[in-house]
Amino acid sequence: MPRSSTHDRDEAIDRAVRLFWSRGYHATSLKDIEQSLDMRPGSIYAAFGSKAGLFGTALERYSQRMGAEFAQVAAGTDSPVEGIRRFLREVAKACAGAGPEADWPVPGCMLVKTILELRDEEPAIRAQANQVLAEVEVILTARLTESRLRGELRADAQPRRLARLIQAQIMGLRAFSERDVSQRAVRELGEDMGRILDPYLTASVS
Amino acid sequence: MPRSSTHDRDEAIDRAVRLFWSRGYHATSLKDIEQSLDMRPGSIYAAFGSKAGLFGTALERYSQRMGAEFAQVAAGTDSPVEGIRRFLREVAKACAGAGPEADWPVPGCMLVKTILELRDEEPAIRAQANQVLAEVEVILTARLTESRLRGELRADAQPRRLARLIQAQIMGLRAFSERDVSQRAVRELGEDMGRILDPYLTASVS
DNA sequence: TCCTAACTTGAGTGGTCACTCAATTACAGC
DNA sequence: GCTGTAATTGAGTGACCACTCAAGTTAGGA
Repeated sequence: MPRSSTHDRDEAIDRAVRLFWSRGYHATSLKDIEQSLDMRPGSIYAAFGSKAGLFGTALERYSQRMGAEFAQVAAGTDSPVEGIRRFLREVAKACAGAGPEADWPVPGCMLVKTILELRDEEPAIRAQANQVLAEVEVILTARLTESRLRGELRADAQPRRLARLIQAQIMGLRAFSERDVSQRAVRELGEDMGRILDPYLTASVS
Repeated sequence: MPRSSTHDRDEAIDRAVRLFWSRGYHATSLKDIEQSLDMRPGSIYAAFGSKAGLFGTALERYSQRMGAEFAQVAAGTDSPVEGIRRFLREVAKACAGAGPEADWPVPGCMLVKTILELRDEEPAIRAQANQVLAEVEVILTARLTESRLRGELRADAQPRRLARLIQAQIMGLRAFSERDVSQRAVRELGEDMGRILDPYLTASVS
């Protein structure tokens, strides 16, 4: 009976992620969205409800993809701390190579850009970004708690506090990479941030 | 002969700083500016040329004020490294207490917010923010070079690289503080970031 | 083959955007 | 107190904003 949709919702969301991730919420107009998703206003509103709705959907997709990237990098090693260090290196690499053709359109984290840009407006979106950042903190805390149990992390290290320090490193690394700075500087920064963990490790590991 | 101005340009700029710093470029409308500066469009354009012009003037003022805050904190000690550590603590305190009534309307750095928000638009403003961030790197590098000469910093420490690590800490601390997180967590983070410098110090200092 | 329900279209909506300018106002010097 | 000059005003500008909806299009079922 019904007519099937001609648009691939999944791909539309991916395109929206790139668009909003690079330009932010306000600087992305419906004209941009129409062009990038190759959809007309009516279809966009039928599919996503509103610009804010599409942004929320895109933010969710972004969060999933970032979570998967971390999981993939961390899966390469048994050691949680080594997993985190590798992730910092991978983030630095992605930041250094960010661009229109690359996997990451820009280095800056979309979640951070969102809470910085949408301070008083769109509280639902802001809450969503906050929620995801809180989940990241929980995941990092769990990894670090496991690391302490394994005797990798010092007994007096505080996993939650260290998790926040690491999250702030990722935020700082990605924000710094938005500066007009060399790829080398970005990669060195990722390396140096990895070493921040050293003082928290037991002598047997470092 | 002429009529004297009824507006205090200096105070108008300060108000513009708070406005743009909190809301960012796009989310601040001329209506907001008219209200906050208590000026009508004609006066605003006569004084600052355009919205972008006012933003640029505000960004310059912001940069000066931040530079002065750092200089003031650093002046309290002979040791450059201790000066940087104190500044991190002061930033954390300001972030934790940020709000409409406080000195800082929001924790996030206006320079970072600017380069994140104005990626492809307003290249002049973006360049201005980039320039200031480069100057901060230079200042930190100079302090750290001095610190190494004094025997505080290890001989194998690289001042420029360490300066970038520190700048990224400030960016990360301030971005993190935009999360819906306790004041205590922010202050602890500032403390932990200060300790990042320890491994770079000679044994005699730490 | 035709019907029909869902999807797509794009011109059009009211509203807000940054910005302008002719008229008005108010001060400094005489 | 006048006069000349510059600062201030605010209604008005075209452009663009997010968003709507009636009309057109298309695929699936009978």
